[in-house]
Amino acid sequence: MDKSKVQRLTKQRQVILETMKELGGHPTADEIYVEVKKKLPDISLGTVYRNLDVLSAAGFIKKIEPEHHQMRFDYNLHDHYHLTCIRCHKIEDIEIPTPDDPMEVLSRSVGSLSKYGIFGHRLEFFGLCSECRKKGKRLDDILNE
Amino acid sequence: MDKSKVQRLTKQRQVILETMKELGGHPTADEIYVEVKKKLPDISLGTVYRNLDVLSAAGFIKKIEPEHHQMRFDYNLHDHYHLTCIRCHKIEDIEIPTPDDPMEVLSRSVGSLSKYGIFGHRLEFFGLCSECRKKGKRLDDILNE
DNA sequence: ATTGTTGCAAATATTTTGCATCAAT
DNA sequence: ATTGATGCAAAATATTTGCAACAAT
Repeated sequence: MDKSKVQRLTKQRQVILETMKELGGHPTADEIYVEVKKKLPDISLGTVYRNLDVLSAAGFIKKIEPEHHQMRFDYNLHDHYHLTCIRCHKIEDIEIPTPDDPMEVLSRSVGSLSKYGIFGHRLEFFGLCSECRKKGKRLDDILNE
Repeated sequence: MDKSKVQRLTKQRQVILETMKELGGHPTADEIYVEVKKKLPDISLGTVYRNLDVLSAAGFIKKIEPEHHQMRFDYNLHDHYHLTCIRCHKIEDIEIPTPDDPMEVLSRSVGSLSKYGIFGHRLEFFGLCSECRKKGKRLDDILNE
């Protein structure tokens, strides 16, 4: 990664990195801000946002951003995958013929089935963590919360 | 789906559904609002949001929402998948041993490797659509836009 | 001196909510 | 009459940005 992009490793940036290392997990900008503020009480939220950007562009950390920022709505109720353009953020539908293909094949089929150049995908699993499962509610109740 | 949840299929709701059918694709609330307003000039954006919610809860349409609304940042640069709790929205890391497993096996491994009950996943491919590819810029340029 | 960085506040963008009014049963 | 739905405006949330002051080379 191009760590040279960070021209000055200021106190603020050092503390942000150090704090993220301590925190672990996947903190939000705000969570990082609260922790960093304990060490640098004068830091502003804007600086945290700016530096998280700079540090991830330089490869020190990774930004996990939502695929799309706005909610979208789909009239098509059939099972299908979505294909997102990394430039214009358009979402297209893609039907995958064989549902049990390995990931690699999947990626390749998506590439040839669509007219996209595929750079990557995001695979995210959804479930209930052990703590939430212990609460033992029914799925309906959870989804209606 | 429980379409009985929609107690009254008001004019506004009818027009929203009709418009979404015409529009196709994956419009945002605002895009839907603009189109619907042509037919019902007095409708408000709040009503559109409220009804998109109601209609998707009832199964008439599908809501494509970002997995998480806030940006998150990761100090861990190693390749790993994310596992999101549908209740508390916590994100945990999961290392997948064999990278060429079919999706089904993947889901099962994630279930047994973690302590999550897996309800589903979201697989989203990223690429450049044909129009954007035609513009023929280098990936670097695109990512820096 | 020049350029990068900061803190602050204001702006932006998206979505949600309170409330009085209106509509439907 | 009661309950649900609407329009409007204000609020809430998350993020970005303009700007003057400050820091580093």
